Amino acid sequence: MGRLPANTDVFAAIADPTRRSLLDRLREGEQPVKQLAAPFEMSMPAISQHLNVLCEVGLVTQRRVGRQRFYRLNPEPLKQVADWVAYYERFWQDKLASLGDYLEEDL
Amino acid sequence: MGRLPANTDVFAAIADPTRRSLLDRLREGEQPVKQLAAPFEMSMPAISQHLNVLCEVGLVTQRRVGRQRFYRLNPEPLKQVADWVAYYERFWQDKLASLGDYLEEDL
DNA sequence: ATTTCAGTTAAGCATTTGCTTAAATATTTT
DNA sequence: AAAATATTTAAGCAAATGCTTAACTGAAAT
Repeated sequence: MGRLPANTDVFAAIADPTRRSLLDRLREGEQPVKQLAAPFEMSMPAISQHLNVLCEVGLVTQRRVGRQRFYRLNPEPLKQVADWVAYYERFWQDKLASLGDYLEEDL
Repeated sequence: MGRLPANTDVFAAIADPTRRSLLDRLREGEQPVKQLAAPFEMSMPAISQHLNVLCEVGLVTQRRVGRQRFYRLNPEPLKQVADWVAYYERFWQDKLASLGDYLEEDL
């Protein structure tokens, strides 16, 4: 099977904390790279590369305005993650339920 | 920031498709390694290493019975993923809503 | 006691990753 | 036209990843 490259797989793309942070920041709306990169202690090229990965998996889109490049969130590919993790939600809900039962027994 | 190692971060742990498959298989219940590894075209050590990663992030637990090692799913760490992705669900729900509006306009 | 079975640990390797600095590109300002 | 600004591309590197084969550990069967 092997690990799929981060620029073709959503799961790999969100494995990096910097990339997750970038997505989080983009929730506040479309932003140019410089503004987006500001809080990170990392070189611009590093950020640019991360944005490129996000772009390739479709998590962001690009739009050029003058010499700026605005990036915008496109959360749809995250559905894949949401769908996958949803299968597990029932497990910890069950566990929570059993804990509830256990506590009730104790009364 | 840098990428956190896969054996300390849930997001990194589930980035590998083999590891996700292992978790998926474990949804059917506790299983010994050999049975768990059967469908994969990969050496046992490879599987063992993957299981070890899952163990270290707490996604599975181990139990020894004779010379077998039973692995059991512990989905709780996935809550972190579910919580993170939940913030984005509203975005595509909004998008879906706007699509709904758009379709209504069309009528 | 020795062989077999289930699984892990060790060592090594090719590839990928995330980063850096330096150079390129494109646009805007002067 | 030249300088400044915003960003990407290129090249290079150390570290991490996923895999393999070979050697080990421990329990069970012979």
